[in-house]
Amino acid sequence: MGRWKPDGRRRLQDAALKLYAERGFAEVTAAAVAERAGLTERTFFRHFPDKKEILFGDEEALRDTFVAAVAAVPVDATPYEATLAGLKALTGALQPSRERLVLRTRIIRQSPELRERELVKLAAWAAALTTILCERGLGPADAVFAAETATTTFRVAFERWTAEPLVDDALFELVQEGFTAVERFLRR
Amino acid sequence: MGRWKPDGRRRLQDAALKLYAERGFAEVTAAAVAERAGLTERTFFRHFPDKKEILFGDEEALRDTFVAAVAAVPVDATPYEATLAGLKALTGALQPSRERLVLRTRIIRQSPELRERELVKLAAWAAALTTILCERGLGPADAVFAAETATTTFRVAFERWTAEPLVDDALFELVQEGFTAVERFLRR
DNA sequence: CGAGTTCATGTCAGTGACTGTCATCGCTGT
DNA sequence: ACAGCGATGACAGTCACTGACATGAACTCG
Repeated sequence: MGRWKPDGRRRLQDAALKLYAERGFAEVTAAAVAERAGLTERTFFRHFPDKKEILFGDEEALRDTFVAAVAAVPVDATPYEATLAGLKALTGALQPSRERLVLRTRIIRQSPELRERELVKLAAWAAALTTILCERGLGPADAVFAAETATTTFRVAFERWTAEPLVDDALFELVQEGFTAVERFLRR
Repeated sequence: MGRWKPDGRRRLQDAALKLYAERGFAEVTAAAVAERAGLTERTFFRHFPDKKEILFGDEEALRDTFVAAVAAVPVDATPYEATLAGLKALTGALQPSRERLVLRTRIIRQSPELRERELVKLAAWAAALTTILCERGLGPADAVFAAETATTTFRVAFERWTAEPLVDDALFELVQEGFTAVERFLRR
């Protein structure tokens, strides 16, 4: 065993989730999170660039999942089909962690600062999707609108899925309902 | 004339726009903005809750314009028609200020923090639109998807409109193109 | 006119987020 | 054994933001 207990990063994430949930994001100092994790404030900021980011540590891996799934779809599929395949993979990866995600979402909803950060994360997803759709031959402008629509729809579906009281529907179903709702809106 | 020069708030906004543009948002302290405006840091934070918000001072008035225009549409119009009327009014109000908006947008694009804030502002617009669409008889879930789609589309169109090099199209045209692009995406 | 009120601002002290820098010391490889 | 690496601690510093209180011109009311 090393000089320090292992998994400092994970311990910080767990401590943050607990403390933010108990006392609220604004009431918890970075030093308090670090202390709970048996580390110092300085180490907190070595692992995470700021107090918010600690709640979004898994985001990147999920984005890769999503992107990889879209990229795996045959090129002769439509952009919509490719996107839907990505969302299928993504929602599949999310489904088992619903409980933790609900807790995390409850924290995020209570803090405007965290909500800001969440929106930026989604914007990064949209940017990634835009790139892929372009590579698949969609025009740049169309790709942006498509990607933004897809991520926005996903976001709203995700919010419904994690809103309390919980609905029974699977996340992917909510996403599909979202797309049909958007289409209904635009047709009339 | 009062004890102080008038229009402190406006002077702060002008100073912030200039300094942020010159040196970049992160490099400018609130104290520096205040000093340029002939005021103290404390007064800066009396007018604006934080360093970012000073760039979004007119947002609320614009949102009211938008909301009022949507509300003014006869109730027998479709949600899409009502939304489009709101966007028509909004884009009309924006069109004359393009130059200033381009400068502001350039600043915002260079700072992740400011980008965060911008997205939250748009989210507030979506929430307002959701409320109105509900009042007009649209179901809650449909209203959310519709409102989010509309504001997202507007945002992307606005980004294109303020991107350099500037395009010739009017903002409202870009919004309409956006809606058709979204529809194309969803149909296939 | 004079006393009290308001209101935008100044002053000052404090907290907490974040950063730069250097020291520490188990572990790893030679 | 020795050298260097890498995660951490220690500490000082900057800056965003806040609370409390002071100031003085303008405004109000008798």
